[in-house]
Amino acid sequence: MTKDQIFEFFRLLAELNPAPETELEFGNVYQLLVAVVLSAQATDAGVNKATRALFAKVKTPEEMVALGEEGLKAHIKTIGLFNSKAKNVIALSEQLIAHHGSEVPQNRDALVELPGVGRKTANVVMNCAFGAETFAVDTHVFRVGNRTGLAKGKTPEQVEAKLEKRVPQPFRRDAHHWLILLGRYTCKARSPECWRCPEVELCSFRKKVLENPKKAKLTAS
DNA sequence: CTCCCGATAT
DNA sequence: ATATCAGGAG
Repeated sequence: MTKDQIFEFFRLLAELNPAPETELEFGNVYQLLVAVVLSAQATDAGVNKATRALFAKVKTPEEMVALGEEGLKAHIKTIGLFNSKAKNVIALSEQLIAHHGSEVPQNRDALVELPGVGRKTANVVMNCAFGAETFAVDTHVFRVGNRTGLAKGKTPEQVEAKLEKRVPQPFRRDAHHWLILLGRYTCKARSPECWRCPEVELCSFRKKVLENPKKAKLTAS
């Protein structure tokens, strides 16, 4: 995509959804952090279903530690990978209490030190909680970046680096949200609905879909 | 690289 | 039946 095409792409996405937000539900920054950790390889809807009851009771790291690992597991049994997530959330909460005054640190390096928090989760928290212009590359952003040609790469880090270079203002703050929503509801992994995509010009994946709707895979050549 | 791992869509 | 879902740790 050329610079002009990229600008027009985001201009249209912004027009369709002027104020995109995460679909994860939370009442404070700590709950946001927990929700994002729980959302690995799970749907936002599934996470919200579990955290609704959890977050009504637990609003602080102290309350999470008091609930305990087994108590937490009881709340998140319906979420995949719940054993390792429960262990990480308890350990993460203990670490916040011990080293960060029970607050969520406001820089990526400190966030990544927390158990269960990788670069993607840290980027989400920095953006959604603190307004940083980070580009969290999850499965959707990775797929959309590669399909459209906006940001191709073999790893999430490579895609993030290209987004960092190519996404212009005033779209940098919300760019990753638009790409996630596009990936979740339009540029879907299984049955993409290309006719709804603003990127109508020369997306190589769309061409492939039009030529052979059944055989189009993750990336176009 | 493998393992973790339930709910949902296809 | 199986692919996919706001990945991260060992």
